[in-house]
Amino acid sequence: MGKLREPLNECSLPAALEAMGERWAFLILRAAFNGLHHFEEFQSELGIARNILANRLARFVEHGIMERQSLPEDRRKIQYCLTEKGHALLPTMVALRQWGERWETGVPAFPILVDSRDHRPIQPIAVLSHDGRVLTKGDLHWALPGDVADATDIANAAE
Amino acid sequence: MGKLREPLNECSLPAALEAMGERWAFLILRAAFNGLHHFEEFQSELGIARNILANRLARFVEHGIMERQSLPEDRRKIQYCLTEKGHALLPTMVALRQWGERWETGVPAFPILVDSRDHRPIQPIAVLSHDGRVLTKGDLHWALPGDVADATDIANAAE
DNA sequence: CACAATAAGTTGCTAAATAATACCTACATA
DNA sequence: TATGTAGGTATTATTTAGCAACTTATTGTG
Repeated sequence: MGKLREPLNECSLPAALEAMGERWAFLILRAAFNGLHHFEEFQSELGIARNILANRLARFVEHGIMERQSLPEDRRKIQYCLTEKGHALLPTMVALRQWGERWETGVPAFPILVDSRDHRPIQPIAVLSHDGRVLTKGDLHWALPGDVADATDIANAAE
Repeated sequence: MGKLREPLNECSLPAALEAMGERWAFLILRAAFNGLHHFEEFQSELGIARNILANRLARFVEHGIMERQSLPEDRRKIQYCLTEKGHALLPTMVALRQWGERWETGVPAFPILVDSRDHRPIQPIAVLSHDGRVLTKGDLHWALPGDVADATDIANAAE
């Protein structure tokens, strides 16, 4: 994939893309979030080529995004389960899906994701300030170590 | 890329990936968010092959993610600017970056993204309920049209 | 004006990733 | 034992990525 220059400005995006930048990654992940666990389930749901699927699942396991275990009651069956690290990709996936809904397909797209407690739709994913304001590009700033305020700073400033 | 089966469960993720699933897409986007506007800037910052960069920029323009305009003061120069649609990818990109920070590189990774108003770090990107609770996989539910509550329903239920 | 330099690509070729399909192996079930 | 199932590999073809050299339009310089 090539090397990035400018080490200073390097963030963890390239590292994240190492795992998730592959073509089918997000779709397999979505299927896993929807409760699929087995090779044949992924294969028939997504229509992905078997060798590619095998390769992706192996990579997810390598990266600790999924866990692979063969079931004792039927030792042919292998279960692929999302790990904590895998589950942590939910906000990213929902953000990408919401963007697609708003800007690509245009439609609200059912089934829709709702809070299971009250069945009300979730909020749009957003970048939020510490006190919950929605921030856009203009409200953001890249800060170096010395330049970051924390709760203590704010308390001190108020004295 | 192959066709998905199960039309019912199809969401806009595939549509989003049509634009963003390409190998360099997020890195070019990040560079654009960091203020880069020109072909040679992207090329030397990222070290991407020129033909691939040309191809990706053209695709971004096709998809309405960037706008291409030649500058009147130097007609050799072409400016690539993020559109509103492009800017709307910020939460997705930040979510992916934060995931990489937490689970891949491990480090907090400077420069860090802060609110330009008070220089305090932004919140982790999360899936939030209508009233701001953080939701994880277990708290979520896929709902079909009839199954979605809205503010009106809640008000009625309270009467 | 001639000439070098710059910006934004394009072209031709090689290497790597992806895809389609057939095959394989360990179980399980009748 | 025969038959089917789950989870893969192996083989081959196609697509995409990557490198380096070239092109075209413009601009700045002596």
